[in-house]
Amino acid sequence: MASRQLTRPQIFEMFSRLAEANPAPRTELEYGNDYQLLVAVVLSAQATDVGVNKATRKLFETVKTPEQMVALGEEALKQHIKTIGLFNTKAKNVIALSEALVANHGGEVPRDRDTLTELPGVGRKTANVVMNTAFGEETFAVDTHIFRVGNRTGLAPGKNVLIVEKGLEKKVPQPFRRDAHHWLILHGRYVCKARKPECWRCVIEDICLFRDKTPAPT
DNA sequence: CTCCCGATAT
DNA sequence: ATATCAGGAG
Repeated sequence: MASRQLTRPQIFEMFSRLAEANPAPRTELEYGNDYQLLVAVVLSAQATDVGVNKATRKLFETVKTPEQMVALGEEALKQHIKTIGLFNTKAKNVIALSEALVANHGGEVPRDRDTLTELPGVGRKTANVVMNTAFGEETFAVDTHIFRVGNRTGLAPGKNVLIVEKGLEKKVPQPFRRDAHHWLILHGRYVCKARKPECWRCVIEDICLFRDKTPAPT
């Protein structure tokens, strides 16, 4: 049985308010080109954007292409990203991914979700981020924040990320589809937080179906 | 399902 | 001390 969900007018109002509060939302990952964006997103799994940026700031000064990443090598890459969780598998994946880009894609980032997903360390969520942020597609990258916000608010409930993604595709209206996933992620990160949601300063508190509204601190 | 895994907030 | 962080692969 489907849990309670927001109505279509409520959803339009929800994004209207989020858009008013942040007219030009943007990823907080730092990057200089499509390839660096792809690498940053792979590194960001189960890690904070702040932590990833701290490591990539120096890495991306010298590594701007997959060729340069392959030349750097796995062990040197590990030294750059050792402060990020899961750094062993991430280093291996980034090198393998870079080798695949050089060997099969002319060193360019593919503009196709299925092709992106074939790359080592790139799953559906990472591919959706790249499609949206690099290529402007109306994709919904359901990460931990969007999964939580989608379920709490009643915007797009679902027991796994694919169900939530399909719900968003069906329910998010124009003109909000392009930037919806950015608004949701930022809302989840700074207001609708996992541990201590700050409902007292939430702009959609009256619409949201989340029951345990946190009282404002005294 | 488990494993991967450091930094930070609580 | 534990939960969480722009997940993916075996």
